[in-house]
Amino acid sequence: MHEVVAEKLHAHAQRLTPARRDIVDVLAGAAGPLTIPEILATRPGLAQSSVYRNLAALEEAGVVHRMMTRDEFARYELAEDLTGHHHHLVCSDCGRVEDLPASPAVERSVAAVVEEAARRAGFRAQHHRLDLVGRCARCEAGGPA
Amino acid sequence: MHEVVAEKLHAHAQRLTPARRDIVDVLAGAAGPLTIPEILATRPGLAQSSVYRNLAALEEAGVVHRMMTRDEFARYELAEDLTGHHHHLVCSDCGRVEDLPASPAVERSVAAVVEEAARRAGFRAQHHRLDLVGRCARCEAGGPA
DNA sequence: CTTTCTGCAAACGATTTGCAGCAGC
DNA sequence: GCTGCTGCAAATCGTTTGCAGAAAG
Repeated sequence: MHEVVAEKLHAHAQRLTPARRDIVDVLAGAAGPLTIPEILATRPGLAQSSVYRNLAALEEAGVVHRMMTRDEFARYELAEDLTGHHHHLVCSDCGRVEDLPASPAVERSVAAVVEEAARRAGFRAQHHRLDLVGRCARCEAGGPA
Repeated sequence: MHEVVAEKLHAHAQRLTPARRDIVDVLAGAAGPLTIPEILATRPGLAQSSVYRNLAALEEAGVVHRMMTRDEFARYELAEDLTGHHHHLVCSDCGRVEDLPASPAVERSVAAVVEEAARRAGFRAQHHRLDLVGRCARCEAGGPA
């Protein structure tokens, strides 16, 4: 895993430093995309600006992916060529995001939509995003708020 | 259309003012979600803060929906009970977002995924989002860099 | 009339950036 | 040893908010 990351970084004239290794490890161990405060909390020694800068570098190298949810913080996850394609469960109550393995049936029907988009709008799709928005088990049970 | 909007606003102790009517009209006439600068450009007389406040009010009343894309501005569109369910074509090059009608095949397979999410993770999905990310016809033709 | 809206300008907060010193390779 | 990384603190910029007057109902 770290070898792939190192390669991707080197291809963009970037180095694999301990801080970056740490960030990749934190993301790899998470059950879903994390916010910067969440990442910072696991590595108290790191400067906030370094985390922002490292995530930007990792994103440019195609190692991580930035996703914006409705709440105030950006969330980061490993790129899909490292984790595999998946969907998201987004809790509209607490904002937490959890991964969900991709479903072959969805992938098949989405492929047909991609083809129609190309035909109808000349749109060349590279990938897609499917998020289910609702309440997670914890909030459903009367958790946060 | 404006009657439905007025009802939704009144249900939240909010009024239907000319500014709000304008915003709804701009969104209704757009081919996809718009940014605040885009909305402001069509109504030069409006204060920026009023647009922000009105969109917040309209969102709380369930008239519009706020979506965050990767770029710097939030985008707004009419709620799906006014426009119908649809997907998005997101251009990774110029950032523009275009609507795409929902596909019955996708809806069917997503429904199965929703059911599995409920079973596996206790997640109660309320709705979903499907975005195709790629290059729009204009950028594909060599448009905006 | 009362409550909500509006414009203006100042405040807020997540993210970015300048700088000086340290570290990868 | 050159280049790129790091921490710190200050700047940036989309967005929010306080205030006083206008408007909706």
